[in-house]
Amino acid sequence: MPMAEKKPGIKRVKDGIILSYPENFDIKSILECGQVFRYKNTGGGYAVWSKDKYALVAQTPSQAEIVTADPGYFYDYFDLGRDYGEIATKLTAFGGIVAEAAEYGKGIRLLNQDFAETAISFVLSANNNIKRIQGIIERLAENLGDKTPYGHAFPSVEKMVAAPENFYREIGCGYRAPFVKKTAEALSVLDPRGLAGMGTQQAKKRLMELPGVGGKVADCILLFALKKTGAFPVDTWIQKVYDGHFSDGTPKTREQISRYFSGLFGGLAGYVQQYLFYFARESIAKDGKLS
DNA sequence: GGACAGGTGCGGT
DNA sequence: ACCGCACCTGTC
Repeated sequence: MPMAEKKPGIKRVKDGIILSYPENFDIKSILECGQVFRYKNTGGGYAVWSKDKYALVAQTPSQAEIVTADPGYFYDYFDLGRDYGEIATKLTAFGGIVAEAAEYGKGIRLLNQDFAETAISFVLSANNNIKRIQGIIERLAENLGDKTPYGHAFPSVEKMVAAPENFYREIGCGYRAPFVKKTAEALSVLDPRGLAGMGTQQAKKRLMELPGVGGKVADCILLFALKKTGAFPVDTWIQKVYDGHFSDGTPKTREQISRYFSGLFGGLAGYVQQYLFYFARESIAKDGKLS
C-alpha cells in the first residue's frame, strides 16, 4: 500500500493559495499560451501582475504555490473554481489535433482578466511581437500606473486618457499610439457589464467600433475579459492549424475561420483556441512544423 | 541587416 | 462584401 496518495487538492493559506498535485494547472502553459502579457519567468517561478495586484507562482511536480497578498483575486483570476478535467474530457471526444492539443496543454486555464487592461494590451498586440508588446506595457505601467510594493499597477483609464498621444509614441507604440489614446477614451465611457450582458456577436460588433480593435482583438477581449467562451480569436498560428487540419481547400477569411470554430465547439471554442494556439506555437517552435 | 511580429484601417473594386 | 496594401519599431 502506498504511503501517501497523490491527491489533488486546493487550500487557502495566509499568504496565498496552494494546489497539491494539480492535474490542470501548469503555470508556464497558462501564462505562455498567449492570453496575457504581464508576467515574467524569474527562474524560480513566474511573477504575474494584474491591475494593481501581484502574485509569484512557483511550481514543482507535487504542488503549485501562488504567493500573493490577494488570494481571493487570484483564485478568480486563475479560474480555480472551474473543472478543467471535464473540459478536457469533452475535447478528447473530438479526437485528432483537438484531443492531442488538449492533452498537451492540459495545464492551461483561461484567465479572468481586467477589461480595460485586456483591451489596451491587445490593441498593442496587433502586427507586433510578444517581447515588444511586453516592453511597451511595462513602460506604460511605469509611467502612468500607481506605484505598488512590487512594481507598478496597470494604468487607470483616466490616466491613459489624460496622457497625450505623443506619450504613446515615446514609449514605443508606433502607429498604434492614436489607437491606444482613442480606445482609452472610448473605454472611459464603456461599461463592461453592459457588454457582458449582451450576446457574443453584438458585444463583438460594439468592441470593433474601438480604434485598433478588429475581429481578432475583439475576440480576445470577449474571451479573456468578458468570459465569452464561445469566442474564437484567429491569428497567424490558428490560421496554420486551420490550413493544415480543417481546411477543405477553399480559402477562408479569418472571420470565417472564427465562425467555423465557434460553431464547431460552441461554448468550448475559447478553450479549444488556447489549446490549439499553444500546441501549434510550441510544436512549431520546437520542430519547425505542425505535426 | 532584412524579415518578421497573435492585425487593422484604408481606399479601390 | 471583398481584396491589396501600408504601417512603427524592437528583436532575431
